[in-house]
Amino acid sequence: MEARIEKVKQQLQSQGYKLTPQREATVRVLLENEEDHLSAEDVFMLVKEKAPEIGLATVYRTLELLSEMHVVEKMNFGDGVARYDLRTESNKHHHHHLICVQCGSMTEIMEDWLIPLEERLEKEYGFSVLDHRLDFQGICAKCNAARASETKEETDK
Amino acid sequence: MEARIEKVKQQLQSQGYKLTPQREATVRVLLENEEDHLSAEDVFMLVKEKAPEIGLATVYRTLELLSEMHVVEKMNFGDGVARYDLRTESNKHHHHHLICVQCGSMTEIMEDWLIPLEERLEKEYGFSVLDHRLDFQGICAKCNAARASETKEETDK
DNA sequence: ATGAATGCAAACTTTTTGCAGGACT
DNA sequence: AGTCCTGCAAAAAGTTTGCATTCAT
Repeated sequence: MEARIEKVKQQLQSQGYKLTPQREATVRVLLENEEDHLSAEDVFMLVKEKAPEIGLATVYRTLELLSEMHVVEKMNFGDGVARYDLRTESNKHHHHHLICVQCGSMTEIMEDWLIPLEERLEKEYGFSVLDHRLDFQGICAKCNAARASETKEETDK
Repeated sequence: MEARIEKVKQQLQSQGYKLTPQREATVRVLLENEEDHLSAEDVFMLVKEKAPEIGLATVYRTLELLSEMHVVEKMNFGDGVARYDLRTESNKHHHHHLICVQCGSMTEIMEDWLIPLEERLEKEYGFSVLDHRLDFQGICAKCNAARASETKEETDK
């Protein structure tokens, strides 16, 4: 944890930026919630617990800065707000999301199944892949099961 | 073209909605720009050419309605605006986007390279895929070429 | 005449920007 | 002293909503 903060600090300093208390608090919140996809507002509220004086604009500016430094990834799930994720060590972000259209749950698969595709893109399109994003919309196992057991009631459709 | 309008009309009517002139004009704009990913504002401006009296709110309401009917797909590319795409006949939307981080160009690949992955998801996770989205960020062939020829000047970095 | 749909304007939400004051070197 | 950074408030940008009017049955 401290090691990762230190790393961010060095990344910032290498570009002439400082790891101010506000920025550090923001990074800590992101570290402590690595599993989630926090919106700027989420981050703001969590950071406020450690640094109550912080302003929302600072959070936005920090997230944008971290985004430019590729420390976090700015994402959009179509719910009208941008969400931010700490990037993994490898600096590639091989997340696959399984988004259930029924219950809204989101599962993450870290496995990378796309390497062969990327190689094909490079060869056939001359396109050098830096990152990618793969989302699947569908019905999760739980909802599939629930659905199966409800079949009796659903005789009208 | 007329056939697809007619189909939308029937879809709307089956749910008790009408294909008003404004809605028809909106659908026509989407049909004529099927290759693009138009924002609501884009659609608004294009529709205005055919139906100058239309209001932006109507366009938003129409796009939302069409989205609910699964006639269009609402998408988010992370640029802060929602974009809308007519769905294909198959009701699946197998688009792959190659987004160049250098010049911002976006190429679309219609080919579906994900069928094997979807089968694997179904088997290993019990997740039934309804749709998916795959975006690659990277450097396109053109920028790659430009970059290669500029290497001489870039001796400072 | 009844309910659906529209245009306009106002409201709302998320994000960005301007600016004066503060902190650090 | 100079530059980067911050908080606040105002402004933008995108989208939604309320309401009176119009349209089609």
